Amino acid sequence: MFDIKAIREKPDRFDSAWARRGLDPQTPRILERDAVIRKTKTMVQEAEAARNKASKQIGAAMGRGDADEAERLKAEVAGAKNVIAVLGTQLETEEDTLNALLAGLPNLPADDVPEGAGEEDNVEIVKWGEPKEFSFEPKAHDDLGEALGLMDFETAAKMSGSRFVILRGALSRLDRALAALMLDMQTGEGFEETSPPLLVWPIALHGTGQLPKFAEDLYGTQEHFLIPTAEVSLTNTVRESILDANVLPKRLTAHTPCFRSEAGSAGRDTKGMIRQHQFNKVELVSICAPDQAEEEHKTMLCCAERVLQALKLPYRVVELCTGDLGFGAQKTYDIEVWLPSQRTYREISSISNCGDFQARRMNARYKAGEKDNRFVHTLNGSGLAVGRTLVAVLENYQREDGSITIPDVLVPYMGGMETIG
RNA sequence: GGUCAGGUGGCUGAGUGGUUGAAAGCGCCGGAUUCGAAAUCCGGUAUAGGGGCAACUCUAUCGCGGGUUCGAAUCCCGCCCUGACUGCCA
Repeated sequence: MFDIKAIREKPDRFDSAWARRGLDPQTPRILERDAVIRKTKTMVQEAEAARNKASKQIGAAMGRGDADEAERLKAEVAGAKNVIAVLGTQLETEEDTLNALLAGLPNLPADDVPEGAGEEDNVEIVKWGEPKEFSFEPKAHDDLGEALGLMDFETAAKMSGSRFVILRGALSRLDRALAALMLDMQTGEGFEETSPPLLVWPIALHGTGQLPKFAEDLYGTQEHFLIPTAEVSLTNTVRESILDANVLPKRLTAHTPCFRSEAGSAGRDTKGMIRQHQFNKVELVSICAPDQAEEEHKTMLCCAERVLQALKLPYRVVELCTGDLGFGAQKTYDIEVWLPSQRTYREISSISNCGDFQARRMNARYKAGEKDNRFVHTLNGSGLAVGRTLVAVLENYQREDGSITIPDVLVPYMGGMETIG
């Protein structure tokens, strides 16, 4: 959660940062609540002090056998308890209100994030590879996959509805091969391979920022939610802990399914595998000291880029503008891969520096020195979204007859197979 | 899932209703002693928050959340976790 002391000291800093995301000034409401809370808290604590003092005297009075004095003190305590009960309830309500308010506010954009209202204002910073010229009209990945008989939306819909798919045979293996390639590359960069829980408590999602505001994007069971990204599980590995400085940066990677309700995206990307309720992703997370975060951010971007380079898939990197930044992010790079059938670049990875936003929400700290525990900074990114990478491979490596050339780097992972179909 | 036993400060561990925020030991920090060190001795050693210019003071915290009580680490309820036994099952 935000540092209330910092808000008290420099409210303008917060309001102007939030304004860049299009929010109205928030600190007047926050500070008003904060003032009431502190005043009430002081009164409650004074009443508690009176109660504690009288209670101790009761023990002493009873020890002397002074029953009258004990009775008088009991009445005094009863009065104090009344005050505590009334003001305590009031205090609790005020605190809940403030916490709800703070929990619903997004992270502050980093100073150097470009200004903008939405996607169209993102800034392209890298372009790699040339989109291939096809001598024929390139097909969409789902047409290719269905024609090969290895991508089956219809059967998946019978058991699970829309936005689900069944991959068969070589395409299923391709999915596994891509994930294996990515894990091998990322573990080679010092990310520890991890197999975390896919079902997590609300508190974990609150820590990373999906809750309380974005509950409708999640799937849940009676007591758990399904992770929408392994960022949740990996980042929460440091929840409520104090790390030694020498273990930082702590780099983690995991290949997991991700589950998203896609509540807000009705009608978008309804065809094909671009937007599914369930998809695989290799996630990268770094837990680090504040002064390491910027460097880690760049490193993680490189780690993700290298996968596309290894696969020889054309891509570009854009820096998200203030209006397109995710809830928990201070700064984000998106990697977009070229899709020939759409003649456009589509997001395949998103790499964010969250600063101490998540660390505060989950109370994750490190020892900056003797008796100096500070919040860690957290970063996360896809390295890469496996399903979308599969889409990109199919479309970019398709041949006129509908067969697919397997990228060289994947051939060993495919057991020597060089083409599909 | 069931039954039983547990969860106390950095660690070990005492404490079953009243100056116990918590004995004792270990560890750690400072000092004395020493040429220096070991040993010994003395002192200090949790976190978060409120009030105060400050010295300082108050509140909360003995897994977490409620409750009983004038007063709870101690009693009651729920939950979480650990161990043992046990059930079902990939």
